Amino acid sequence: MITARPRGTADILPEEAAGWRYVEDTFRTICREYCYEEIRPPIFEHTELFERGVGDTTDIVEKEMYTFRDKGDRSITLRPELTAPVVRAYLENNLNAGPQPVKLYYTGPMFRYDKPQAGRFRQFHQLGAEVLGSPLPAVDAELIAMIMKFYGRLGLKGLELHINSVGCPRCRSDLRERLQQFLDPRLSSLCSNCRGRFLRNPLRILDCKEKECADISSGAPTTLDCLCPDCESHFSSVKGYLDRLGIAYQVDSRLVRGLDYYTNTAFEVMSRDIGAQSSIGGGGRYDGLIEAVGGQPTPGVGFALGVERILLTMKGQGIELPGRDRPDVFVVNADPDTEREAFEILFALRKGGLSADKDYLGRSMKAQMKYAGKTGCRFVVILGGNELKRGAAGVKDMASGAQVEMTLNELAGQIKKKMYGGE
RNA sequence: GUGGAUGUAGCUCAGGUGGUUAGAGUACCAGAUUGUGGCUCUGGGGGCCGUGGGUUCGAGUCCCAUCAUCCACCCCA
Repeated sequence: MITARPRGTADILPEEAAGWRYVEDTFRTICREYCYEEIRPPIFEHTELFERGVGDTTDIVEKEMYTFRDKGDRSITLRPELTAPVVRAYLENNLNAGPQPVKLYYTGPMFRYDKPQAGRFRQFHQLGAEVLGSPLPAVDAELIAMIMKFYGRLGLKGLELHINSVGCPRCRSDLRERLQQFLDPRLSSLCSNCRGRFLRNPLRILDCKEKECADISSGAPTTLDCLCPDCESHFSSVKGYLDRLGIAYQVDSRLVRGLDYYTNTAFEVMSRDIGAQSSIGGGGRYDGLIEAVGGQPTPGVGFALGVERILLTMKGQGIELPGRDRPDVFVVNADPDTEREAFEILFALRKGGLSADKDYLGRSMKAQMKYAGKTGCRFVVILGGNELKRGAAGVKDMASGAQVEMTLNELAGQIKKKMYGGE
């Protein structure tokens, strides 16, 4: 072998790919029901889009981006998330000039240079949605409802929905001041990481997991203590919609999203079944982002869900996923001299609307039968010299073992009747 | 980026204190069955023992380094 796959990547083999397809299809169906349309931005973007659109004090931009210079000496970055690219596409294609709001969804790979562990990869996959152009709290609630509906449809149980409001820039500068006042005398007890955050981004100290920091900040003012009347009313309105839909949540004032342009609502869904990387989806409102990327001030909300973590949770909860596809029919020919006829009949079956395969290794009849059994096919069509002369073939039901004779020109129709048509 | 555990057939794993041609189960292929899968039996192919150094008469086994995987911290999906 020349080389192994790069660290933190995975080969999704046919068996698992079926489960992926199922999860993605379920998501697409929900998106259609909620009237979100698909968008497919590129896999890579100019680096400055993420520097400005994600925030250059975030871990993503500081140390996790796959960045390189292309042959035209442009700085290019493999997308670590898709909110900023979607906003860029919205502006670049003048979607802001059409009917508002614009409701979009996406699926696909993202790239972050992290150290891999359970539920964390360097290439991972997200399902996401964004609503651009509406400031109303009902949209926040719709997105959250959509996520919970999706998880429910997959059969996931016992998930925790955490929500919080981080307010607007005015609330945050208020909080920032109060936090710094509160923390200043205790600064020496904080972890080194948080001492660094004290000036740059004190909000992040709130969700530091170090015991010392958590103890100290447990008495600190939180985002909710500093909401202005507008933000306060936005937050209670979101909660009201969720209550009305019967969606359970817990308010978590320590939930602070790492991205710089988040405003008001922040939410995260946690799974207990997949180890330390317990977040299987999250999102929030980002009314400051579009302006930061260069557009007119425009409100936005969105979420992203991790496909790998969803699949891990499903596995952990013992939820069955579809396996690989099985052929309807496998053509076995008993006599090597009739291989041409077998080939023709194979294509006739396919033309008749069945998924069909045959042996391509010139195997003995017994070996063909054995192989047919391994493909999991529902029927085997057996071609022998004697029946062929009469224009007929044997059709064996692999589950029951029962075999009947059918004329060649009605093979596909008769088999379909056996599959779908009662008897 | 920091720390811990683990690397032996495709897969799951054996291989006391270094000592001949490195084993099992399973999977794969073939035969037993001259035109019929699953069960059973028999046989067969398949190993740079993660990689590179070192110690030794001799290393799968001991030492060092390196890479990879898993797990945790950090962060997030």
